[in-house]
Amino acid sequence: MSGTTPGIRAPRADARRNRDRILEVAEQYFAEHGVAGSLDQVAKNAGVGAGTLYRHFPTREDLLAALLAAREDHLTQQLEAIRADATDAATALHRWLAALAEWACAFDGLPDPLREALSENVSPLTLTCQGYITTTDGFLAAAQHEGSARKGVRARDLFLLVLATSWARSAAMADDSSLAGMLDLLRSGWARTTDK
Amino acid sequence: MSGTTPGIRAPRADARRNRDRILEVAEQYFAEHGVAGSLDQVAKNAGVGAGTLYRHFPTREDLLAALLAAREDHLTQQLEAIRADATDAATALHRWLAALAEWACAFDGLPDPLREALSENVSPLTLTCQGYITTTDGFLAAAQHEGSARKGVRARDLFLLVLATSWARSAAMADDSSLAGMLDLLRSGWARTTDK
DNA sequence: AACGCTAAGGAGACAGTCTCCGTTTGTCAA
DNA sequence: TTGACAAACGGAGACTGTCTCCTTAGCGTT
Repeated sequence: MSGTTPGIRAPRADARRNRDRILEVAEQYFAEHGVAGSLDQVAKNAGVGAGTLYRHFPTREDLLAALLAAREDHLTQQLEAIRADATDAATALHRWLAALAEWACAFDGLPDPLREALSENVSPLTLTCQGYITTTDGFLAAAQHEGSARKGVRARDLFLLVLATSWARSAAMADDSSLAGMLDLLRSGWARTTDK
Repeated sequence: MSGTTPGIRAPRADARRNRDRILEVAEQYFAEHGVAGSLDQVAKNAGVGAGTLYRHFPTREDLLAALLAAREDHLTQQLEAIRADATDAATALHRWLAALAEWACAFDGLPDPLREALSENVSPLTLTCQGYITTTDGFLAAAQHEGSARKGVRARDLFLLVLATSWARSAAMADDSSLAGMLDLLRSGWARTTDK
């Protein structure tokens, strides 16, 4: 035992190469055809057999989770930036939700498996979502404490509605301004209240 | 010519019977398995060949449109009731949106083809959606005129967000209270504003 | 009763998912 | 080096679902 964990062997070189190649190709393919595209086609584009693809990523969700893991950095960076700027809690929450919404638009059709991951809690995507809900809850609680967010609003609902907004975006002639518009609507609601 | 429109023949008795039977069975099947279920299975359950089903309803959307047409009465009745009660425009809008949200939950997965119908405007569902958007716009404009809805909110966005809410509902452990909660969020937003 | 034409049925082409198993290949110890 | 072994590969093929095409059945009319 030369320092590596006993019982766990390093993956073979070709396996690692194939895995990377699949991810690379899938990223491109999903970007073009949406996350519901043909997996066999991904395998073909990567120059591997279907069996190889399914061994590395047993389900579509596993593949998706790996792709999102690669993008996690980007969201994390935004998170840091938001925390650093920290003007008021409401602005921070709004910016975080906008970042989330953009994240969920990374691939066409992405919101669907994310929603799925929240209902049946045995998906490789579940953990990611749970984490982001927790983060959302942090921002939300701060804003509520500050008095700039209404009580009774729950982080999970908020997260779901942001996902839903991303889902809706692909209908709205796909312009990013309508995404922003709907997020504003989520913040302020359609009603003009004098509030209590 | 005995009063019937010339050039258009009455459908044959068996054709009509089959069509009705398919609708009846599809209603039940979709209610159980969602709108993405197997059409061949619907045909089998109805005791007809696949060809018969596809002749009557060339696409899944056609079948869906026919099913929704049968339910139109229900929504129309609610619409009348809302108009009759007419307390204030804001309440009316909220009740209308709630009715819409419930309507879009009639079958599991229904929001997806509805959203689709809005992006590519050549679907048998497009007309239905457009009509409901117009209705929404009526309520919205009244509320805006009354001063109880914010300016700048667009009916189409509102309709889409209601659809999105129905889409989100199926994740939220499917309890109807969370649907109501999200609709409230849509009305008031998460922010606690003193408004201008 | 016979005939013409609408509609039914279902076989089959096609596309996608996913598994299984014979074959290849990287790795490590001798 | 070489050989042995496990790890990984590839792709044929079973299965499911969509949708079309063409033959057959039978409705409605004369």
